[in-house]
Amino acid sequence: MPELPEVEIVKQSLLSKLKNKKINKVSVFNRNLRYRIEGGFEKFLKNQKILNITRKSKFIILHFTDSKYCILHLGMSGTLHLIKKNHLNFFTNLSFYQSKFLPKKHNHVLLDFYKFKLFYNDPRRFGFFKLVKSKHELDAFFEPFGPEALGKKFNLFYLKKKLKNKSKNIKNFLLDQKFVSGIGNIYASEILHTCKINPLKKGKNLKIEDMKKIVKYSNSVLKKSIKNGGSTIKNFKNVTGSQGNFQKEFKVYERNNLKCLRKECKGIIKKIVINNRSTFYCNNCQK
DNA sequence: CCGTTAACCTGAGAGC
DNA sequence: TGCTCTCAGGTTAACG
Repeated sequence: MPELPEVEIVKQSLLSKLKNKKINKVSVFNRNLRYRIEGGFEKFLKNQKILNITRKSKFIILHFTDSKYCILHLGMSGTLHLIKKNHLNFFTNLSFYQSKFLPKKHNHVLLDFYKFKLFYNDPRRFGFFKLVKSKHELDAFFEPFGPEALGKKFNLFYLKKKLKNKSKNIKNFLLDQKFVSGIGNIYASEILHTCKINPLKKGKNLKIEDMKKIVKYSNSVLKKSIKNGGSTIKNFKNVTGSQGNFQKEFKVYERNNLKCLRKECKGIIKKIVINNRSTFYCNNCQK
C-alpha cells in the first residue's frame, strides 16, 4: 500500500502522539504476518518507552532505550489505527484507507499506551514487525538497501555507475529497493512521466540528461506528495478525518486512455504491464 | 551475476 | 444477494 510519502506521513503522525510514551501492554492476535511474530515479541516491547520514531525507505523504526528497536513494514495492505481512550467513538486513523471505525477483521497486533491504543491491521499480511537488539543489527538490516530516494547519495554519479551497460528497464530499476529505496509502483510511473522518460527505456540507453531528471524529479514528486499528505487511493464508505490529497495530482496513474495532462502534449496515457505491475505512461511525451 | 516469473494473502469490483 | 475472474500502493525465492 504505502510508498515513501505515505510511510513518512504515518511516521510523523505516530511521532506526534507517541513520542516518549510507554507501551504498557502488547497483544498479538495473529502471529502469521509475512514473517511469523517471534515468541518473545510481547515481552520485548512491554514497558518500552518510545524515544523516537523514524522512517527509512518504506520502514518505520521505533527507537527504545539501550539501542533496541522495532522495525515495521506495512506491506501492501497494512494500516495503523490509533484510538484515544476516554473518547467514546473518537477515532484517529493514521493510515490511508479511511475508516471511521476500527476494522472488524485483521487486527493482528495491539500496542496499549496510557492514553492510546494502537492497532496494526493488515488483511493481506504482507507486512511485518522485526525486533532489533542492537545498533549493529539495525545497520545490518538496512545494509542491502540502496540509497534513500530523498537522500544525497541518490545522485548522478551513483546513477551513472549503476545503470551503465544494464539492460533492465528504468521502471524496474526504480522499483528495485536495492537500487533506490522508497519508490513504489505509483511514484515510479509518476516520476517517469515528469521526467518524460519511457518506463521501458533500458538503463544503458539513458542519457546523462535523463539521469539528472530522475534525481531531480524523484525528489520533487516525492516531496510534493509528502506536502500533500501522501496519496489516498481507496476511500471506504465511512470517510472521516484527514486523508492524503496527492492522488489528485496524479498525472498518469490510473489514467488509462485519458489525455496527457502536460500542457503542450497531445498524447494519451497508456497502461502496460511490466513485471506483473501496472505501469502508466504517455505515448507521446515519454521517449 | 542478471533479469524475469510466480508466489505469498484477502477483498473489492466487474461481468455474467 | 450467486459465481468467477482480475486486480491491488510490496517483496523475494526460484528459475533460465
